[in-house]
Amino acid sequence: MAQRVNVKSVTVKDEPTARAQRRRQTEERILSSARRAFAQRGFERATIRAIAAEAEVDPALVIQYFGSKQELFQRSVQLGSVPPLSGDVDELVEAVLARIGMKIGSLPQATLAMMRSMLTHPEAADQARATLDGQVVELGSAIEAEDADLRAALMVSTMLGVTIAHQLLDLTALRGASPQKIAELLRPGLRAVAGVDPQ
Amino acid sequence: MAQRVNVKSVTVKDEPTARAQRRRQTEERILSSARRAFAQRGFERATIRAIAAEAEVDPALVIQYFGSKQELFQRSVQLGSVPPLSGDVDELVEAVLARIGMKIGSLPQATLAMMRSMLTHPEAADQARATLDGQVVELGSAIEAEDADLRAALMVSTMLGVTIAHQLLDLTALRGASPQKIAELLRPGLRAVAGVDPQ
DNA sequence: CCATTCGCTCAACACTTGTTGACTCAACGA
DNA sequence: TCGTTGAGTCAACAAGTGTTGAGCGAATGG
Repeated sequence: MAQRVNVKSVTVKDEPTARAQRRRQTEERILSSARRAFAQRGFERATIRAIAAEAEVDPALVIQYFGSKQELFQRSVQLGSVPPLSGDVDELVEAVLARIGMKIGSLPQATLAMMRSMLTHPEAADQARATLDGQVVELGSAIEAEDADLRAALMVSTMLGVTIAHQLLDLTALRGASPQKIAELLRPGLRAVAGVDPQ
Repeated sequence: MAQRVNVKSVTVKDEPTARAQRRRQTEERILSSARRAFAQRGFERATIRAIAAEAEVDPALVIQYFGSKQELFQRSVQLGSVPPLSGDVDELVEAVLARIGMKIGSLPQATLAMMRSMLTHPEAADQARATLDGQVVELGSAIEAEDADLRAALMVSTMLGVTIAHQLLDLTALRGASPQKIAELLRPGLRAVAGVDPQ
Protein backbone atom coordinates (compact mmCIF):
# COMPACT_ATOMS: atom_id res chain seq x y z
CA MET A 1 0.00 0.00 0.00
CA ALA A 2 2.59 2.51 1.05
CA GLN A 3 4.68 3.28 -1.95
CA ARG A 4 8.38 3.78 -1.30
CA VAL A 5 9.57 7.26 -2.13
CA ASN A 6 13.09 8.59 -2.40
CA VAL A 7 13.72 10.63 0.69
CA LYS A 8 16.66 12.68 -0.35
CA SER A 9 16.38 12.83 -4.13
CA VAL A 10 19.63 10.92 -4.59
CA THR A 11 19.51 10.90 -8.38
CA VAL A 12 21.22 13.62 -10.31
CA LYS A 13 18.48 15.94 -11.44
CA ASP A 14 14.93 17.18 -11.09
CA GLU A 15 13.63 14.13 -9.35
CA PRO A 16 10.31 15.62 -8.39
CA THR A 17 9.97 15.98 -4.68
CA ALA A 18 7.51 13.63 -3.05
CA ARG A 19 5.22 16.50 -2.28
CA ALA A 20 5.15 17.85 -5.81
CA GLN A 21 4.62 14.35 -7.13
CA ARG A 22 1.74 13.79 -4.79
CA ARG A 23 0.27 17.15 -5.68
CA ARG A 24 0.29 16.40 -9.39
CA GLN A 25 -1.29 13.07 -8.69
CA THR A 26 -4.24 14.50 -6.81
CA GLU A 27 -4.55 17.30 -9.32
CA GLU A 28 -4.76 14.73 -12.07
CA ARG A 29 -7.22 12.67 -10.05
CA ILE A 30 -9.45 15.71 -9.64
CA LEU A 31 -9.22 16.55 -13.32
CA SER A 32 -10.17 13.02 -14.23
CA SER A 33 -13.21 13.04 -11.97
CA ALA A 34 -14.15 16.44 -13.30
CA ARG A 35 -14.00 15.29 -16.90
CA ARG A 36 -16.18 12.31 -16.12
CA ALA A 37 -18.70 14.43 -14.25
CA PHE A 38 -18.87 17.15 -16.90
CA ALA A 39 -19.10 14.54 -19.63
CA GLN A 40 -22.06 12.73 -18.22
CA ARG A 41 -23.95 15.44 -16.39
CA GLY A 42 -22.96 18.64 -18.11
CA PHE A 43 -21.56 21.78 -16.56
CA GLU A 44 -24.53 22.86 -14.47
CA ARG A 45 -25.43 19.47 -13.01
CA ALA A 46 -21.88 18.47 -12.23
CA THR A 47 -21.19 19.68 -8.71
CA ILE A 48 -17.82 20.43 -7.22
CA ARG A 49 -18.81 18.39 -4.21
CA ALA A 50 -19.48 15.30 -6.30
CA ILE A 51 -16.24 15.72 -8.22
CA ALA A 52 -14.31 16.12 -4.99
CA ALA A 53 -16.00 13.08 -3.49
CA GLU A 54 -15.09 10.86 -6.42
CA ALA A 55 -11.53 12.12 -6.26
CA GLU A 56 -11.60 11.46 -2.49
CA VAL A 57 -10.70 15.02 -1.70
CA ASP A 58 -12.23 17.97 0.06
CA PRO A 59 -14.33 20.31 -2.12
CA ALA A 60 -12.26 23.24 -0.93
CA LEU A 61 -9.16 21.69 -2.43
CA VAL A 62 -10.71 21.68 -5.86
CA ILE A 63 -11.24 25.42 -5.69
CA GLN A 64 -7.81 25.94 -4.16
CA TYR A 65 -6.20 24.13 -7.09
CA PHE A 66 -8.27 25.39 -10.00
CA GLY A 67 -9.65 28.69 -8.81
CA SER A 68 -13.30 28.25 -9.73
CA LYS A 69 -15.72 25.78 -11.23
CA GLN A 70 -15.50 27.58 -14.54
CA GLU A 71 -11.70 27.35 -14.64
CA LEU A 72 -11.88 23.70 -13.68
CA PHE A 73 -14.21 23.19 -16.61
CA GLN A 74 -11.86 24.93 -19.01
CA ARG A 75 -8.95 22.79 -17.87
CA SER A 76 -11.16 19.72 -18.17
CA VAL A 77 -12.13 20.27 -21.77
CA GLN A 78 -8.66 21.10 -23.01
CA LEU A 79 -8.01 18.31 -25.43
CA GLY A 80 -4.75 16.99 -26.73
CA SER A 81 -4.03 18.69 -30.02
CA VAL A 82 -6.14 17.40 -32.88
CA PRO A 83 -3.95 16.87 -35.95
CA PRO A 84 -5.16 19.30 -38.61
CA LEU A 85 -6.72 17.81 -41.70
CA SER A 86 -5.06 18.29 -45.05
CA GLY A 87 -5.04 16.98 -48.59
CA ASP A 88 -7.59 17.08 -51.36
CA VAL A 89 -11.31 16.60 -50.92
CA ASP A 90 -11.23 12.84 -51.31
CA GLU A 91 -8.62 12.50 -48.62
CA LEU A 92 -10.43 14.90 -46.36
CA VAL A 93 -13.68 12.99 -46.57
CA GLU A 94 -11.81 9.80 -45.83
CA ALA A 95 -10.05 11.42 -42.92
CA VAL A 96 -13.33 12.63 -41.47
CA LEU A 97 -14.90 9.21 -41.93
CA ALA A 98 -11.89 7.51 -40.40
CA ARG A 99 -12.21 9.77 -37.44
CA ILE A 100 -15.77 8.50 -36.95
CA GLY A 101 -14.82 4.94 -37.70
CA MET A 102 -12.06 4.91 -35.15
CA LYS A 103 -12.98 7.38 -32.52
CA ILE A 104 -16.70 7.19 -32.04
CA GLY A 105 -17.27 5.14 -28.96
CA SER A 106 -13.84 6.06 -27.66
CA LEU A 107 -14.01 9.81 -27.71
CA PRO A 108 -11.97 11.49 -25.00
CA GLN A 109 -13.93 12.54 -21.96
CA ALA A 110 -12.84 16.11 -22.59
CA THR A 111 -14.66 16.13 -25.92
CA LEU A 112 -17.76 14.58 -24.44
CA ALA A 113 -17.73 17.09 -21.60
CA MET A 114 -17.50 19.86 -24.15
CA MET A 115 -20.33 18.54 -26.29
CA ARG A 116 -22.56 17.73 -23.36
CA SER A 117 -22.36 21.28 -22.09
CA MET A 118 -22.32 23.26 -25.29
CA LEU A 119 -26.08 23.78 -25.56
CA THR A 120 -26.58 25.09 -22.05
CA HIS A 121 -23.31 26.59 -20.91
CA PRO A 122 -22.55 29.82 -22.79
CA GLU A 123 -18.77 29.56 -22.53
CA ALA A 124 -18.84 25.98 -23.72
CA ALA A 125 -21.00 27.12 -26.61
CA ASP A 126 -18.45 29.75 -27.60
CA GLN A 127 -15.61 27.28 -27.51
CA ALA A 128 -17.57 24.64 -29.42
CA ARG A 129 -18.53 27.17 -32.06
CA ALA A 130 -14.91 28.21 -32.42
CA THR A 131 -13.72 24.63 -32.77
CA LEU A 132 -16.39 23.70 -35.29
CA ASP A 133 -15.89 26.92 -37.24
CA GLY A 134 -12.24 26.00 -37.47
CA GLN A 135 -13.02 22.60 -38.91
CA VAL A 136 -15.40 24.21 -41.37
CA VAL A 137 -12.65 26.48 -42.63
CA GLU A 138 -10.21 23.57 -42.92
CA LEU A 139 -12.68 21.54 -44.91
CA GLY A 140 -14.08 24.43 -46.85
CA SER A 141 -10.75 25.55 -48.23
CA ALA A 142 -10.32 22.15 -49.88
CA ILE A 143 -13.75 22.01 -51.49
CA GLU A 144 -13.83 23.19 -55.07
CA ALA A 145 -17.56 23.33 -55.61
CA GLU A 146 -19.57 26.46 -55.09
CA ASP A 147 -20.66 27.27 -51.57
CA ALA A 148 -17.56 25.58 -50.24
CA ASP A 149 -18.00 26.88 -46.71
CA LEU A 150 -21.67 26.03 -46.59
CA ARG A 151 -20.94 22.52 -47.81
CA ALA A 152 -18.19 22.15 -45.26
CA ALA A 153 -20.51 23.36 -42.52
CA LEU A 154 -23.08 20.77 -43.52
CA MET A 155 -20.47 18.03 -43.38
CA VAL A 156 -19.36 19.12 -39.95
CA SER A 157 -22.98 19.37 -38.83
CA THR A 158 -23.61 15.86 -40.05
CA MET A 159 -20.73 14.45 -38.07
CA LEU A 160 -21.87 16.47 -35.08
CA GLY A 161 -25.39 15.11 -35.33
CA VAL A 162 -24.27 11.51 -35.65
CA THR A 163 -21.93 11.87 -32.71
CA ILE A 164 -24.57 13.47 -30.52
CA ALA A 165 -27.19 10.92 -31.47
CA HIS A 166 -24.79 8.05 -30.88
CA GLN A 167 -22.79 9.15 -27.87
CA LEU A 168 -24.98 11.53 -25.95
CA LEU A 169 -28.54 10.62 -26.84
CA ASP A 170 -27.98 6.92 -27.35
CA LEU A 171 -30.50 6.56 -30.17
CA THR A 172 -31.78 3.00 -30.23
CA ALA A 173 -31.03 2.34 -33.87
CA LEU A 174 -27.43 3.47 -33.38
CA ARG A 175 -26.87 1.60 -30.16
CA GLY A 176 -25.36 -1.58 -31.56
CA ALA A 177 -24.09 -0.21 -34.83
CA SER A 178 -20.41 -0.68 -35.59
CA PRO A 179 -18.50 2.51 -36.29
CA GLN A 180 -17.14 1.08 -39.52
CA LYS A 181 -20.66 0.35 -40.75
CA ILE A 182 -21.72 3.87 -39.91
CA ALA A 183 -18.75 5.34 -41.73
CA GLU A 184 -19.46 3.15 -44.73
CA LEU A 185 -23.10 4.21 -44.95
CA LEU A 186 -22.16 7.84 -44.48
CA ARG A 187 -19.48 7.93 -47.17
CA PRO A 188 -21.58 8.43 -50.31
CA GLY A 189 -23.69 11.06 -48.62
CA LEU A 190 -20.69 12.99 -47.37
CA ARG A 191 -19.01 12.82 -50.75
CA ALA A 192 -22.15 14.17 -52.32
CA VAL A 193 -22.25 17.10 -49.92
CA ALA A 194 -18.56 17.72 -50.50
CA GLY A 195 -19.39 18.12 -54.17
CA VAL A 196 -17.62 15.10 -55.66
CA ASP A 197 -19.33 12.17 -57.38
CA PRO A 198 -20.53 9.82 -54.69
CA GLN A 199 -18.79 6.95 -56.50
CA MET B 1 -57.56 49.28 -21.69
CA ALA B 2 -60.38 47.66 -19.77
CA GLN B 3 -62.03 45.17 -22.03
CA ARG B 4 -65.81 44.97 -21.75
CA VAL B 5 -67.01 41.64 -20.46
CA ASN B 6 -70.50 40.22 -20.25
CA VAL B 7 -71.52 40.37 -16.66
CA LYS B 8 -74.25 37.83 -16.58
CA SER B 9 -73.34 35.55 -19.45
CA VAL B 10 -76.35 36.63 -21.46
CA THR B 11 -75.49 34.54 -24.51
CA VAL B 12 -76.83 31.08 -24.72
CA LYS B 13 -73.93 28.89 -23.81
CA ASP B 14 -70.48 28.47 -22.22
CA GLU B 15 -69.43 32.09 -22.35
CA PRO B 16 -66.30 31.73 -20.24
CA THR B 17 -66.57 33.71 -17.04
CA ALA B 18 -64.26 36.69 -16.79
CA ARG B 19 -62.26 34.96 -14.11
CA ALA B 20 -61.71 31.81 -16.10
CA GLN B 21 -60.80 33.85 -19.14
CA ARG B 22 -58.30 35.85 -17.17
CA ARG B 23 -56.86 32.69 -15.67
CA ARG B 24 -56.29 31.07 -19.04
CA GLN B 25 -54.69 34.24 -20.25
CA THR B 26 -52.13 34.37 -17.47
CA GLU B 27 -51.57 30.64 -17.75
CA GLU B 28 -50.79 31.08 -21.41
CA ARG B 29 -48.60 34.05 -20.65
CA ILE B 30 -46.60 31.97 -18.19
CA LEU B 31 -46.30 29.09 -20.65
CA SER B 32 -45.07 31.44 -23.31
CA SER B 33 -42.40 32.92 -21.06
CA ALA B 34 -41.42 29.44 -19.94
CA ARG B 35 -40.99 28.24 -23.49
CA ARG B 36 -38.80 31.20 -24.31
CA ALA B 37 -36.70 30.73 -21.19
CA PHE B 38 -36.27 26.98 -21.64
CA ALA B 39 -35.51 27.46 -25.31
CA GLN B 40 -32.72 29.91 -24.80
CA ARG B 41 -31.25 28.92 -21.45
CA GLY B 42 -32.12 25.26 -21.08
CA PHE B 43 -33.90 23.59 -18.19
CA GLU B 44 -31.34 24.11 -15.45
CA ARG B 45 -30.49 27.75 -16.16
CA ALA B 46 -34.07 28.83 -16.70
CA THR B 47 -35.35 29.94 -13.32
CA ILE B 48 -38.95 30.04 -12.19
CA ARG B 49 -38.32 33.51 -10.88
CA ALA B 50 -37.16 34.78 -14.26
CA ILE B 51 -40.10 33.15 -16.03
CA ALA B 52 -42.52 34.65 -13.54
CA ALA B 53 -40.91 38.06 -13.89
CA GLU B 54 -41.26 38.06 -17.67
CA ALA B 55 -44.87 36.97 -17.34
CA GLU B 56 -45.35 39.74 -14.76
CA VAL B 57 -46.53 37.33 -12.14
CA ASP B 58 -45.44 36.07 -8.75
CA PRO B 59 -43.15 33.01 -8.78
CA ALA B 60 -45.51 31.23 -6.42
CA LEU B 61 -48.26 31.43 -9.00
CA VAL B 62 -46.21 29.48 -11.48
CA ILE B 63 -45.91 26.59 -9.05
CA GLN B 64 -49.53 26.90 -8.06
CA TYR B 65 -50.60 26.56 -11.67
CA PHE B 66 -48.19 23.93 -12.90
CA GLY B 67 -47.17 22.03 -9.80
CA SER B 68 -43.41 22.03 -10.23
CA LYS B 69 -40.68 23.25 -12.51
CA GLN B 70 -40.48 19.81 -14.10
CA GLU B 71 -44.21 19.76 -14.89
CA LEU B 72 -43.99 23.27 -16.27
CA PHE B 73 -41.21 22.06 -18.53
CA GLN B 74 -43.26 19.11 -19.75
CA ARG B 75 -46.20 21.37 -20.55
CA SER B 76 -43.82 23.78 -22.29
CA VAL B 77 -42.35 21.24 -24.66
CA GLN B 78 -45.64 19.66 -25.66
CA LEU B 79 -45.80 20.45 -29.33
CA GLY B 80 -48.74 20.57 -31.63
CA SER B 81 -49.05 17.20 -33.34
CA VAL B 82 -46.48 16.62 -36.04
CA PRO B 83 -48.13 15.11 -39.10
CA PRO B 84 -46.66 11.63 -39.56
CA LEU B 85 -44.59 11.06 -42.65
CA SER B 86 -45.76 8.60 -45.26
CA GLY B 87 -45.15 7.58 -48.84
CA ASP B 88 -42.22 5.97 -50.59
CA VAL B 89 -38.59 6.81 -49.99
CA ASP B 90 -38.43 9.59 -52.53
CA GLU B 91 -41.38 11.33 -51.01
CA LEU B 92 -40.04 10.84 -47.51
CA VAL B 93 -36.72 12.41 -48.33
CA GLU B 94 -38.52 15.31 -49.94
CA ALA B 95 -40.78 15.65 -46.92
CA VAL B 96 -37.82 15.72 -44.57
CA LEU B 97 -36.04 18.26 -46.73
CA ALA B 98 -39.15 20.37 -46.98
CA ARG B 99 -39.38 20.35 -43.24
CA ILE B 100 -35.89 21.83 -43.09
CA GLY B 101 -36.54 24.21 -45.94
CA MET B 102 -39.66 25.58 -44.33
CA LYS B 103 -39.27 25.23 -40.65
CA ILE B 104 -35.66 25.86 -39.82
CA GLY B 105 -35.47 29.37 -38.54
CA SER B 106 -39.08 29.25 -37.49
CA LEU B 107 -39.08 26.21 -35.27
CA PRO B 108 -41.60 26.34 -32.43
CA GLN B 109 -40.15 27.43 -29.11
CA ALA B 110 -41.31 24.12 -27.66
CA THR B 111 -39.01 22.24 -30.00
CA LEU B 112 -36.10 24.51 -29.26
CA ALA B 113 -36.68 24.17 -25.54
CA MET B 114 -36.67 20.43 -25.94
CA MET B 115 -33.48 20.34 -27.99
CA ARG B 116 -31.68 22.84 -25.82
CA SER B 117 -32.24 20.76 -22.73
CA MET B 118 -31.90 17.26 -24.10
CA LEU B 119 -28.18 16.88 -23.43
CA THR B 120 -28.27 17.92 -19.81
CA HIS B 121 -31.77 17.24 -18.51
CA PRO B 122 -32.38 13.48 -18.21
CA GLU B 123 -36.13 13.66 -18.72
CA ALA B 124 -35.71 15.83 -21.78
CA ALA B 125 -33.20 13.31 -23.06
CA ASP B 126 -35.71 10.49 -22.66
CA GLN B 127 -38.39 12.39 -24.48
CA ALA B 128 -36.05 13.46 -27.26
CA ARG B 129 -34.82 9.91 -27.70
CA ALA B 130 -38.40 8.68 -27.91
CA THR B 131 -39.34 11.29 -30.48
CA LEU B 132 -36.29 10.67 -32.63
CA ASP B 133 -36.63 6.90 -32.33
CA GLY B 134 -40.17 7.32 -33.60
CA GLN B 135 -39.00 9.23 -36.65
CA VAL B 136 -36.37 6.59 -37.28
CA VAL B 137 -39.01 3.87 -37.35
CA GLU B 138 -41.23 5.91 -39.65
CA LEU B 139 -38.40 6.51 -42.07
CA GLY B 140 -36.87 3.08 -41.67
CA SER B 141 -39.99 1.21 -42.61
CA ALA B 142 -40.00 2.93 -45.99
CA ILE B 143 -36.37 2.26 -46.84
CA GLU B 144 -35.81 -0.81 -48.93
CA ALA B 145 -32.04 -1.07 -48.71
CA GLU B 146 -30.30 -3.18 -46.13
CA ASP B 147 -29.79 -1.66 -42.69
CA ALA B 148 -32.95 0.33 -43.15
CA ASP B 149 -33.13 1.42 -39.53
CA LEU B 150 -29.49 2.34 -39.38
CA ARG B 151 -29.83 4.39 -42.54
CA ALA B 152 -32.92 6.07 -41.17
CA ALA B 153 -31.11 6.84 -37.94
CA LEU B 154 -28.28 8.46 -39.88
CA MET B 155 -30.75 10.61 -41.80
CA VAL B 156 -32.41 11.71 -38.60
CA SER B 157 -29.03 12.38 -37.02
CA THR B 158 -28.04 14.50 -39.98
CA MET B 159 -31.11 16.65 -39.67
CA LEU B 160 -30.54 16.87 -35.95
CA GLY B 161 -26.97 17.99 -36.43
CA VAL B 162 -27.85 20.62 -38.97
CA THR B 163 -30.62 21.97 -36.80
CA ILE B 164 -28.41 22.12 -33.72
CA ALA B 165 -25.56 23.74 -35.59
CA HIS B 166 -27.88 26.27 -37.19
CA GLN B 167 -30.36 27.07 -34.47
CA LEU B 168 -28.60 26.41 -31.20
CA LEU B 169 -24.90 26.82 -31.91
CA ASP B 170 -25.20 29.45 -34.59
CA LEU B 171 -22.27 28.20 -36.65
CA THR B 172 -20.83 31.07 -38.63
CA ALA B 173 -20.98 29.38 -42.01
CA LEU B 174 -24.66 28.59 -41.50
CA ARG B 175 -25.60 31.99 -40.15
CA GLY B 176 -26.74 33.60 -43.35
CA ALA B 177 -27.56 30.49 -45.33
CA SER B 178 -31.04 30.26 -46.79
CA PRO B 179 -32.98 27.19 -45.71
CA GLN B 180 -33.76 26.32 -49.32
CA LYS B 181 -30.08 26.35 -50.19
CA ILE B 182 -29.33 24.08 -47.28
CA ALA B 183 -32.06 21.67 -48.28
CA GLU B 184 -30.79 21.69 -51.85
CA LEU B 185 -27.22 20.89 -50.83
CA LEU B 186 -28.40 18.23 -48.46
CA ARG B 187 -30.65 16.41 -50.94
CA PRO B 188 -28.14 14.24 -52.80
CA GLY B 189 -26.45 13.24 -49.58
CA LEU B 190 -29.68 12.29 -47.89
CA ARG B 191 -30.82 10.33 -50.91
CA ALA B 192 -27.56 8.45 -50.89
CA VAL B 193 -27.96 7.55 -47.24
CA ALA B 194 -31.55 6.52 -47.89
CA GLY B 195 -30.23 4.06 -50.42
CA VAL B 196 -31.56 5.52 -53.66
CA ASP B 197 -29.47 6.92 -56.49
CA PRO B 198 -28.57 10.48 -55.59
CA GLN B 199 -29.88 11.59 -59.02
C1' DC C 1 -76.59 41.90 -0.48
C1' DC C 2 -73.58 38.60 1.53
C1' DA C 3 -70.99 34.41 1.94
C1' DT C 4 -67.93 31.98 -0.83
C1' DT C 5 -64.81 31.06 -4.28
C1' DC C 6 -60.46 31.78 -6.36
C1' DG C 7 -56.73 34.44 -8.80
C1' DC C 8 -52.87 36.26 -6.96
C1' DT C 9 -49.20 38.11 -3.76
C1' DC C 10 -46.07 38.16 0.28
C1' DA C 11 -42.85 36.40 3.14
C1' DA C 12 -40.61 32.76 4.46
C1' DC C 13 -38.58 27.95 4.52
C1' DA C 14 -35.39 24.24 3.39
C1' DC C 15 -31.91 23.08 0.70
C1' DT C 16 -28.05 23.14 -2.50
C1' DT C 17 -24.64 25.53 -4.61
C1' DG C 18 -19.77 27.68 -5.17
C1' DT C 19 -16.47 29.69 -2.41
C1' DT C 20 -13.61 31.33 1.71
C1' DG C 21 -10.51 31.53 5.80
C1' DA C 22 -8.69 29.44 9.77
C1' DC C 23 -6.51 25.46 10.97
C1' DT C 24 -3.66 20.69 11.08
C1' DC C 25 0.17 18.20 10.23
C1' DA C 26 3.48 15.81 7.42
C1' DA C 27 7.20 16.86 4.21
C1' DC C 28 10.97 19.85 3.43
C1' DG C 29 15.49 22.40 3.61
C1' DA C 30 19.26 24.22 6.11
C1' DT D 1 17.02 19.34 14.82
C1' DC D 2 13.88 23.02 13.97
C1' DG D 3 11.49 26.58 11.73
C1' DT D 4 8.98 26.92 7.34
C1' DT D 5 6.34 25.55 3.56
C1' DG D 6 2.42 23.75 1.53
C1' DA D 7 -1.02 19.86 0.85
C1' DG D 8 -5.21 18.95 2.61
C1' DT D 9 -9.37 19.41 5.91
C1' DC D 10 -13.14 21.61 8.54
C1' DA D 11 -16.74 24.51 9.30
C1' DA D 12 -19.02 28.12 7.79
C1' DC D 13 -20.85 31.85 4.71
C1' DA D 14 -23.58 34.23 1.11
C1' DA D 15 -26.33 33.72 -2.63
C1' DG D 16 -29.67 31.54 -5.25
C1' DT D 17 -32.87 27.83 -6.00
C1' DG D 18 -37.70 25.51 -5.96
C1' DT D 19 -41.50 25.36 -3.10
C1' DT D 20 -45.07 26.31 0.67
C1' DG D 21 -48.81 28.40 3.50
C1' DA D 22 -51.15 32.27 5.11
C1' DG D 23 -53.52 35.90 3.60
C1' DC D 24 -55.82 39.87 0.55
C1' DG D 25 -59.26 41.43 -2.36
C1' DA D 26 -62.11 41.23 -6.32
C1' DA D 27 -65.20 38.44 -9.01
C1' DT D 28 -69.06 35.13 -8.39
C1' DG D 29 -73.55 33.40 -7.70
C1' DG D 30 -77.42 32.62 -4.96
